[in-house]
Amino acid sequence: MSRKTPPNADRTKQKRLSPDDRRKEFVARATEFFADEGFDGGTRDLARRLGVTQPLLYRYFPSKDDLIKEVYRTVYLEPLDTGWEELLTDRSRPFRDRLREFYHAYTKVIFTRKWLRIYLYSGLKGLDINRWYVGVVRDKILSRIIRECRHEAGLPVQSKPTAAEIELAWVFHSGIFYYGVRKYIFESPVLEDKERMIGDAVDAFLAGFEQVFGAEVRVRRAPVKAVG
Amino acid sequence: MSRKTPPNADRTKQKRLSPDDRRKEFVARATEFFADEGFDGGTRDLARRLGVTQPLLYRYFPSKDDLIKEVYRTVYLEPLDTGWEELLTDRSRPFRDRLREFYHAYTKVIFTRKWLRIYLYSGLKGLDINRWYVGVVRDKILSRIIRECRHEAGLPVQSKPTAAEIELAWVFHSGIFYYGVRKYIFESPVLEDKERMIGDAVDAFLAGFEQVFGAEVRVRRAPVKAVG
DNA sequence: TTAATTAGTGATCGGACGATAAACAATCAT
DNA sequence: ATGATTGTTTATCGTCCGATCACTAATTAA
Repeated sequence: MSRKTPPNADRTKQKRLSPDDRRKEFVARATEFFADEGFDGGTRDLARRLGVTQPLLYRYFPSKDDLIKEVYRTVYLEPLDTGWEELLTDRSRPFRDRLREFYHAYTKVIFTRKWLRIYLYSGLKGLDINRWYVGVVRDKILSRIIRECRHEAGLPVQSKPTAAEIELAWVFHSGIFYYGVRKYIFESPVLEDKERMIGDAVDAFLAGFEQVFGAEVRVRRAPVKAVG
Repeated sequence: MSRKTPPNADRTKQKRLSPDDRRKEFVARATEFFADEGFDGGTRDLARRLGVTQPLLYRYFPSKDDLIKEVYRTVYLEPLDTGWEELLTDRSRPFRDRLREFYHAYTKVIFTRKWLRIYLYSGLKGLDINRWYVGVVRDKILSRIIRECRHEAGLPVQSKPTAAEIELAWVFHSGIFYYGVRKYIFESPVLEDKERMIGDAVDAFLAGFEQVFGAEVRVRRAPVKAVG
């Protein structure tokens, strides 16, 4: 172990970045650091990874907590709002295709070690931003999906999704989500073909929704309990 | 904040427990503590919750890490092996009922703040015990479920489940699992009727499996359209 | 070139941590 | 009752952490 790595060793010949860019660089690399080490990772280790000394961090961020908040902000907010709602509700295309494409796009964003770890860390900490994110998923994604499911199944679309419908959508959504957790957090072997996984999950969900909430014309395989 | 709570205050009049029982009591309450605070919670805070002083912990456990290992052991191993495999494979009952009952029993064990938090903490730490647990779920639970699904669908049961089948089972299983995470970790509102959630998920999964892996007589292209 | 401003470092502080040693208190065997 | 044994506390050590301060090095403006 070389205890003494001279800081700034490979930056001496490098052009100085604008304060704002340097700050962003710090946030970006801090994100990776905290994803690896958890938010209890020390500022000294973080500084070493950035190639600077620890007090310098406090020139850019008032406290470690402020830095962490910026990490959350960039991780959660930046990748969002990429036209997913429009994609989901564009009825000129088959819903099945839209669902597949949406989850390909969505998982392309969140299926990284970085995103998933920070998401779970913030969840375990009980941070507000996490609850906020869960609400976004429910209102912007799952509600739309239910709407389209109803439309597909020839059910009335006007009324708000019921709690049970949303819950079934959650089970579906979480099932896909957890593929990423198993792969990137637990580092456990998964079906390598992600597209296949999503495709099968989507097909199963569509059939499942129809089975559970579909119009009552069909004869259920077995009686489903208490459908109002 | 009363900084000085006299230790052992309410235990003075209490019968002394056998060393082994006292140890077990420590482990049990330490489990709750670590579930609340994470494994970075301090030994002083832990001792305060136990109503003793911090050095006493080191009479019962050689180090904090050893204590943590025992916490893992009890949380993971104790609740297991409760005849779930037999329940799942008892073909004298409808598979749908077996699945429902299994997930009622299973979630009764793992849907606690304690269990779920410790599971996720250990997962984020990359501990072996977590990977081991994932393997158990796959081999002891999901494989059996796939077997029964095939049997239900009139498919050959002999060969091992394919990776794609296991994956679909994972999506289903994780979907239910994540209900607990949303409720007990994220403390986000969920459908209160857990039995309903499981029932719907099971029905959807059975229909979904049939749709995706059922005999190929069916045309796969379009999602299940309303019959008739 | 020089003065002012900005970027970065070395030294250090107070506090919390895990862990240890030694003293004290309660229980038990005889 | 007495001595041995076990249970518990008080005091403390060394280490690491977040944060601050005073100082030096690099860049920019005149």
